[in-house]
Amino acid sequence: MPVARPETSDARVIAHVDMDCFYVQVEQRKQPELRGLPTAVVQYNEWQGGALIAVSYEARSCGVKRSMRGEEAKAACPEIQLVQVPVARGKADLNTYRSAGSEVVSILAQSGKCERASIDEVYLDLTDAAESMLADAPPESLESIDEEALKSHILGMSREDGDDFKESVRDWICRKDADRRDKLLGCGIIIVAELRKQVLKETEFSCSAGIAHNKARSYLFCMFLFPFIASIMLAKLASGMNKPAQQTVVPYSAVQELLSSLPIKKMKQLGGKLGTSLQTDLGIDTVGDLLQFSETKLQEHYGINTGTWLWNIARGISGEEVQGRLLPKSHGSGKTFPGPRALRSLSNVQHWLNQLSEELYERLSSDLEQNKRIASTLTLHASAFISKDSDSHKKFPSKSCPLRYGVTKIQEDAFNLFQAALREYMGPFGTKPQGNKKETWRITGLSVSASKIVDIPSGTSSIMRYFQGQSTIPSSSTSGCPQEHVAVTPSVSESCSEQKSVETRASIPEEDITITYTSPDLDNSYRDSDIVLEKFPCQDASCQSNEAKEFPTQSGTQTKTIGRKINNSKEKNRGMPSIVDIFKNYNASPQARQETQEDSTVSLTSNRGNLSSSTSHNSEVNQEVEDRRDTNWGYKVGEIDQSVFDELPYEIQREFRSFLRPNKRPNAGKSKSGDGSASSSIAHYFQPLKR
DNA sequence: ACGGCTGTAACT
DNA sequence: TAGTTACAG
Repeated sequence: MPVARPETSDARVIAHVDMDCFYVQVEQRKQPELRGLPTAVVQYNEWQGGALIAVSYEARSCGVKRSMRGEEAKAACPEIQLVQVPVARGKADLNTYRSAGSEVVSILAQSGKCERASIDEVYLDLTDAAESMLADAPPESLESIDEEALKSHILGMSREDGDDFKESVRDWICRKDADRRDKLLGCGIIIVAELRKQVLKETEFSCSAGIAHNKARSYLFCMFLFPFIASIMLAKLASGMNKPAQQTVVPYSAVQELLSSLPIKKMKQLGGKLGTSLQTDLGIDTVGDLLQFSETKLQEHYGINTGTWLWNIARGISGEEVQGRLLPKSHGSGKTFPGPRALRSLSNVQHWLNQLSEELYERLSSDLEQNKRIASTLTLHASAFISKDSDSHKKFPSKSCPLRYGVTKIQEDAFNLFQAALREYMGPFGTKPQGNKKETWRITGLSVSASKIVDIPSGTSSIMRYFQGQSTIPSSSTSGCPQEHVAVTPSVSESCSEQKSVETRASIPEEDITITYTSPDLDNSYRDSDIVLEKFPCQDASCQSNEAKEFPTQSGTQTKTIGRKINNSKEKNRGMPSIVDIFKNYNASPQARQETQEDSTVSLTSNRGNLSSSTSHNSEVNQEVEDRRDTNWGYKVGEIDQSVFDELPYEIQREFRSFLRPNKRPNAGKSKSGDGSASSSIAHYFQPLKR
């Protein structure tokens, strides 16, 4: 039954933390003598001094900009220090930055729901922490306010004299007659200042932050309605307003004005074509300009979903929440081969795919080791053109297949995927570069990525005991591979002159882990069967066979290898659960835990010191939040009938629509679809809370 | 024919 | 689902 949410749930406190010129800071920590000097991180030094990917603030003040070449930077700022990004396997290696980012996340994750937005950005939902603080130790009760907090920028607050400035910040934070939302924001200021200091102390990295809140607009049905002020966007906006090493707050009272004059392209998601279209097609230059357009009008131009979304963000409304996700959902390794460096032979492509696959596998291995997660899909992307003009700009298709753990497996599969895609790409041309025709392919970019990463049930499960390196199911020699004749035959390998390094990889032993399940009856549901993961050293010749095999399990009961085949369309659902299915089932049962703060219990390890930390203690707190939300829902949204909806006051109906965007309604082009598309139930308007 | 390398999400 | 496209840092 609908119950008004307690007041404490109305306003939330969201922070966006953004590391200052992060790669530069990482390099400066490694080489402290660079601190304070104009510095830039550059990759691929050979051509025009390489490309800048991060620029220190000292260098920026000399006019150095990202996406200058190294030589330009030298010209603009002769004393600039250029540091090269590490190179491994012939390509840029961002791992040091990744793990430096993890150091930061592991600190920030301790104070609330935390989302790793990118390698150097984090969102925090500090609502709980702010509420506790307000209840237990409100700012006005404190003897002194942190200096760092007093340096905050508060939008809408005049800051005239430098002297009185901190005083007025203090007053704002401690104001007794403040709105509850502002009080919470005041707590947020103090918490974020503290966090930033902690990050600095423990990692030596400085960062900037934006703090904003949201507010439930509907008090009536707020138990299932959360029309939020777009705090995530606002927090992000704010974090960029004062850099480096500063924090900015957006009180509710400042939102309107901030948005009204905000250039439309500064809004997240509007920095690209959509933003341009708003400008040129509708003459919209600021977010404020958007207000003049009706929802219907926007839907006519941009489709039902985007139109509604635009209408909402113009009013500061967004359903976005901080996701409790600390780990990436995919890993990828790629490289471009621009212009004259484009790859023109299969063996060269194979060489690079081998390099990329190695790196990918290395990262998959540490993900497995550190986070007990496995990826289940391997995808190959490439970009290409065809020499001698013709149809030069055709898209090179992406291809994916089940991911088999093991370097050589990934290398093999990646190469097979490539060849399958190449055939498709070339079509009538044929794939032979040696052919008489001059039309032949050139590869300008390659990447391999791993996705659909799922947790391995840890704890009581014995699975991890068997896990050391990799798992795989030998692929079928015939039907499985997209390019049968080429798939695993030694001749292809030998024909590649550049791939020697593959076999010299040392650190991770090449073994197979085969996932098997024991079941007396193969047609039974596998859910209840005993899942066993076994490893088979690859030295065993049987592993190198191309045929799916059966292995005995420890228990000796009948087992079946879970065979997965590349591009296998027909056999997929023939009683053979994929590893993903198994783990998904396993994970789903106790609690839907996939996107919850539970993720934070993984250890984030860094390459520097022992900063790996577990935040399980506070996952309970957050779990509580999740539970409250879930149980507050109280009933299945699908059970809400349209008639109930129709009886609501129009304003409320509108709020329903505006927040619960008519999601997943088929985007019938850009035409204004008839209306609710004959949805018989209000459920149509709901999206599950967590996607 | 240069911005390189990642990563997420929505759409179809 | 698999593949494409947009967006962002």
